[in-house]
Amino acid sequence: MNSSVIANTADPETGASLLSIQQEMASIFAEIADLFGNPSSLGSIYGLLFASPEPLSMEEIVERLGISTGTASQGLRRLVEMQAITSRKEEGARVTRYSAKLELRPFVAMFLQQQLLPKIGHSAERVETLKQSLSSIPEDSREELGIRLERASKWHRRAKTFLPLVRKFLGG
Amino acid sequence: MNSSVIANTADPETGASLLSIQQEMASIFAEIADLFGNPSSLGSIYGLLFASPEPLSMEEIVERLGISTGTASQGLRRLVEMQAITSRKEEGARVTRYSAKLELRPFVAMFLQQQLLPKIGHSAERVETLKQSLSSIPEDSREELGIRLERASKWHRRAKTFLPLVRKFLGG
DNA sequence: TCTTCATTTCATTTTGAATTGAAATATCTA
DNA sequence: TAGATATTTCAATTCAAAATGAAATGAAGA
Repeated sequence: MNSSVIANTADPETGASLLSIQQEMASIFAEIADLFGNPSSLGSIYGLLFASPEPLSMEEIVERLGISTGTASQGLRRLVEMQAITSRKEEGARVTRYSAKLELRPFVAMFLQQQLLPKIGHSAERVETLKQSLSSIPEDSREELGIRLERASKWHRRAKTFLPLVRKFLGG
Repeated sequence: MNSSVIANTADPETGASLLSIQQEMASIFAEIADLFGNPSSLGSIYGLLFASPEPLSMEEIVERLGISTGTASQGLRRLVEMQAITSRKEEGARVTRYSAKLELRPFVAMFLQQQLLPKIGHSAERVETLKQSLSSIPEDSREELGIRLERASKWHRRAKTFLPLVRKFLGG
């Protein structure tokens, strides 16, 4: 049962062990995750797997991070959806094991494609709709307001051309 | 006292008024704000000011958005710090009035400079520190782990060269 | 100086997202 | 199929960030 015994071979000198490095990576990625508005548990899990030469089972993840099975299950699902990790069940094995994808590209692509772009797009639409309603505004503010809405449109257009560029850059 | 009466001249046809447009802009920017991890009140205030040809007082902001004075006061302070808006007290005037800066550049610059870069830098340092401790790891995982930490370093280096580029692009 | 109005501060409350944990379900193997 | 283990689900809880609002402070004019 207790499958994590192997992992904790500490150097008496520095106190560093595989486990401690994995936990530090989990913590680093947790910070990054919530920097981008993701639950930090997502980051922890990914960080742990990133620092795991061997694939890990959900049970191992739960013990090493001290999180609940619910969080682990949902987090793993999302990470697989995001294509940040892969899951594999060896034939005749009881458990599914997970490993981190080491490439950044699909990860970023997913984020831009599924998080940023749609929301930017949505707000761009709302601004366009507003431009329509301008005609019904009292004369005095109409012109200045028109200029400003146009400016907001331009921002959105820029963002929409720029984001795919980011993807390319990080992809190469 | 009631200084907002002027603003609400609705077109009987569409129902659109300056106020309604301002509120819609507030809502649009609120979404964008929290997309980037800022409190949505920041966005509301900025959006309202963006759609205000005339500078507004705090009292006017409070009534038009239906937020508390505390939120307004703190939000305005932060927006001024971020250089997203400017405050001006006309001589011999009782109140301070605020207007939106319409340029995106300083705004984005501030965000990258003060939010993203420092945090990326911090996590980059932590990864570097981890690389130091690698020597104390059991032989078998050491090499693979080294490769992975190096990869994480590379991500960070890329991000650090890339973010300033973003700034330039949006600045031009 | 005193009074009034504007603004800030900050302890408390609200709110919503993340997490928990236990029950339900799925998956294996004996 | 039964028994065991692994995984998912989801109502309830926790927790941190944001918002409130009332009291304290500041800034003007009388």
